[in-house]
Amino acid sequence: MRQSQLFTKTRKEAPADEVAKNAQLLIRGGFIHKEMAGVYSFLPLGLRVLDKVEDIIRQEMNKVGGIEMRTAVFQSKEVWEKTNRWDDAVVDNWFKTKLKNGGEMGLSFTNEEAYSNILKQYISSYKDLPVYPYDFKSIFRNEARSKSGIMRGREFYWKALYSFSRDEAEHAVFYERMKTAYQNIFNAVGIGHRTYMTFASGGTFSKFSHEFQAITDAGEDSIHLDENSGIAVNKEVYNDEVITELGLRKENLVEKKAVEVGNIFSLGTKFSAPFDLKYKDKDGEDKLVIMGSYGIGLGRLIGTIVEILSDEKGIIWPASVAPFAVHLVDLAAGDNDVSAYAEKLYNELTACGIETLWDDRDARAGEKFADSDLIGIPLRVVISKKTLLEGKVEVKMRSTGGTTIVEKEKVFELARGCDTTTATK
RNA sequence: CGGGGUGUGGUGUAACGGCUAACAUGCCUGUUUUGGGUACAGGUGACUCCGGGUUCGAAUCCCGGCACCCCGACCA
Repeated sequence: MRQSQLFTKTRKEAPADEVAKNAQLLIRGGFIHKEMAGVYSFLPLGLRVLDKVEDIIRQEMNKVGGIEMRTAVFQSKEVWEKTNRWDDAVVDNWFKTKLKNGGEMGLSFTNEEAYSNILKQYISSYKDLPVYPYDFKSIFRNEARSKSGIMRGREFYWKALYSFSRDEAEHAVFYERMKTAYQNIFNAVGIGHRTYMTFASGGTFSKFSHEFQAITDAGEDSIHLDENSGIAVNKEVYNDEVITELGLRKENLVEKKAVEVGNIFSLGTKFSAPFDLKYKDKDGEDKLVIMGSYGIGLGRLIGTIVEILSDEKGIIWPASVAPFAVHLVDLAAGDNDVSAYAEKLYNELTACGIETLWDDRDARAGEKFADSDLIGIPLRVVISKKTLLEGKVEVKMRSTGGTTIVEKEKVFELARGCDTTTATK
């Protein structure tokens, strides 16, 4: 798209009320707008990133047999009473509201109840299992304190998948596949090299759950990491017994700050029991469904990418989630030949399916370069009087910095090259 | 929810209880410049978060509220 049509503008300074780097850069670049504490709107550039991340997750979920749907934002008091989680003494950070007729409802808090309730209508035989529904949706939590920019909000957008399996063995197989799927996702969005599967507290039905922790000082969690094996233990379950059980050696573990960008959880019959979610097995016997939950907060993930992949000039988006593949910067300054050339290249790139942001604004070179660095599109292509004279174009990778003069055709090659993920473990 | 802090043009900041609330940036005009936020000139833009109080006089002091940030607690 033409940058002149983008209503957002970059800012030199971050608002005083944002301390977190992720929010500072995302606001300065015009990706997000703060509505109130813990609540952010996604602006055009931000939505493009969000959509990219969503699509990466969707592909991985579909690969393991996930089936996408969309549960309602309003949640039923009656359904939640089955697990006793409507009670304010049990869950104290609900957003609840009243109906005109006096009834109560809640705003999406989490989805175990909704899925259990829905699937109960459709699961009756072992032939109906396993099944792996998921959705992307906004979640609302009345957190006592939101913090860290978009890392911990009161409204956030997530992906949640729930697995419904016949027995523990079947569940275990799927659970392992999800571990791989999650690592694929974090590799694909460019933080795989910093993200470690971490043993965390498991709840009623399993000793451990698994978190995916991305190492960054902006993190809220502390983990003990064995860098050789790539295995980590959350501080909350860290003790001698656990270390031994996991085959780790205390002297190899280093404590790191990290952000939980995803987690997977074995639920056993915790939800199927209260919902009486059963199926008939081959012998005609009733059995409770074995469940698991698998979540990723997309805003938090984007915030983590920004925390990890940025420098003093701005964001350095991995190509896989960048709002555009190419930032076409023309330094026409009123020179019609230059702008005509830029427009032609813009049209060619667009026709090739290469997403291009064309900075066609009448602004000075310095301002355009500063904006380009801040917004962080992977490949910058500069068209100017100088490059026109040479019959070539100038390119710069945001991640590496140096500029080179290349033939125009090379841009298409480089932009395609951007499609492969560079940062993997 | 406990503790601490901060609210001033769109944004970032300044202003002893005392002149018409200042500076930078942004935005608009003009000239200039044209490869790293160009320079100059002119202009625009603020019930100083809200409500009350003290005072001859309040952005400034006091009380109440609200909002935001940080630490902690919490975090399926």
